[in-house]
Amino acid sequence: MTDIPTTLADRFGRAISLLFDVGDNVAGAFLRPSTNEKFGDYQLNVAMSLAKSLNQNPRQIAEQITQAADVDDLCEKMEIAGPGFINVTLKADAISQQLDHIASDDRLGVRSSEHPDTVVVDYSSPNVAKQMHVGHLRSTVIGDCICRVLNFAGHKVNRQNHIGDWGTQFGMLIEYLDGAEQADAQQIGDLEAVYREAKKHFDAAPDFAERARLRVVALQANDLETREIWQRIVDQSKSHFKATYSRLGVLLADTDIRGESFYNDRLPQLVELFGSAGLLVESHGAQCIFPEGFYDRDDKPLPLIIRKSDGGFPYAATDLAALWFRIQELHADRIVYLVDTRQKQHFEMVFTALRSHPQWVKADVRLEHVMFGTVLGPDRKPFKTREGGIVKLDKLLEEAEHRAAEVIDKKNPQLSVEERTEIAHAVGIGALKYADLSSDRIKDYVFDWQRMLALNGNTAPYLQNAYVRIRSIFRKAASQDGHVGAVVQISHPAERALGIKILQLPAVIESVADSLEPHRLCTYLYDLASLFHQFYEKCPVLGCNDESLQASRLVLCDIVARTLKRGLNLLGIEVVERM
RNA sequence: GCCCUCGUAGCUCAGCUGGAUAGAGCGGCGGUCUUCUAAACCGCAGGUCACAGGUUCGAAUCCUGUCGGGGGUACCA
Repeated sequence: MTDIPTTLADRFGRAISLLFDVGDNVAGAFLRPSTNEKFGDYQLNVAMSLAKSLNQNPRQIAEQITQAADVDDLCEKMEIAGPGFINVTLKADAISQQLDHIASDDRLGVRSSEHPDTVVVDYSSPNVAKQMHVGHLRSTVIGDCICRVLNFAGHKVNRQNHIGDWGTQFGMLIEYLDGAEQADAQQIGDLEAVYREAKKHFDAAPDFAERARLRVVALQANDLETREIWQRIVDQSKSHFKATYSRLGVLLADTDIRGESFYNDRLPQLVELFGSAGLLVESHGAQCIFPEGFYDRDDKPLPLIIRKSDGGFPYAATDLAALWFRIQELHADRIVYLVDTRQKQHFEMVFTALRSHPQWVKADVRLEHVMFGTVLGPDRKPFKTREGGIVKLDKLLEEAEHRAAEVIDKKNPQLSVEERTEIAHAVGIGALKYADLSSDRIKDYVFDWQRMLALNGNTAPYLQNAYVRIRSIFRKAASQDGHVGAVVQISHPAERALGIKILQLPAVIESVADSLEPHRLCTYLYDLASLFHQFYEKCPVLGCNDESLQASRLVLCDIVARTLKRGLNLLGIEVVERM
């Protein structure tokens, strides 16, 4: 069953293409939920722009559209207003009918894409031998949400965790661990400390530094012993990542890890690829690609260096190799990179470089740098600990749960310790993730525990609380599943507003799947929860005398609860039964 | 210098890719619990959408310029 806004847009589109010589897809772009309820439920803003191209009176065009459109089954009335707005009021019956359908639909009226893409999503990408920190939060949280939304929209998602498991720093790590019989399990357990110690040796002892450099060579040459130590370091880090992902509720698994080391063997081929295409230029001893349109300080062409003058391969080479692999072997239709805004130019250069050969990337393959801003502290500077250090992710998650537990305890002191712990996990982690997802990702955002944990405003706890209130109703209701057989009635403006909002979910999912902007889903869920609260105040459910109306309201509650649960799930956030 | 990006209420943010009188939350003032979870809900106050031009029926949104914040600009990633 097609959702009402889509049906409406199709019907108007058909009418417009019959009346005028324009494409039939214009209506979809111009049909909007009304900005103000006195303008009806939806508004079609197409007449004014048609008037321009057709050189006709917009109100007359609007008149023709309303007469030609076959929408009587859906529309109560259509009014032409202002310069040529067509204000559409839906029939209550049509809304009810669609809600009845949604009541028994797991997907809440959202259809799976008719043209599924294979989408590679590159996100999180922490570094081996270092702890994950606040800098990894946004990539991980936003990337995971995007994967969930794309998957729900019907696309085939291929997660890629491009971890930093290769590079010269491994030379000193391996040498240090091998050097003084210190490679026992405990040492390796705290790789961060090992890293610091190794770095100290590297800087202070020239002979150690030299051996470390030799280790890099040995690692490259697949020396068995060196390789074995490296593998232990990587495995140790992987288990740390896994634990953090699990606590964060992120879907990334070991099988999604394909780190820099994976591409190591492919780098010479990559150089050859560009070389044989005549796209490689040697400059200052380095092998360079000069993508069109990029300039350095001196206004000279800016290179993408894929082989350094010392023979090493910098990250541009690895990124190109990964991109090539994803196109050639993962058969991606769309590749998205969750990396902060600072690397915008880098990705533009990488994409331009690969597209500079017309056969390498098909024109309809989408390469997207999904960029995001920085997490700021209260001083509007990058978020740091009080001491000015880097905020470790594990510490942050712990604090989120701890602070959530305090909030829960105040709100509902009767809860058992076990239950409170469980709820605090869902609420704390949810609040943290939601804060990250709910504002436009391209902007920096200010980190504020109090605000993100508030039960008021656009926060995860507010949405979770709306869900909890509905679940509470069902616990007290005679019937546990309100959606069996009941027909939705629109008897109150609050029910109508809620119903109209529910119909908009498919459009929201589509828009997030296209724009990769999770905050649109957050805004939608917040609007939905607010409308639910208004409904909750004005429309008693269990206290309603009319039996069929009560059943109807239970259905509405059930739909809202499932929409909140699904929506939060797409954001990577759990719901709880009480809080 | 050049390029990118952001600038909306005292604070934190939305504003659906150009639509009607720019919306929320916090903070301030006031109201609603014998009734489904009141950390909820309702109302009031609060705006030169950084600034100046331009495009057109119509601009917070698009184009140009200026100012301000952040970032990038050849072998770190």
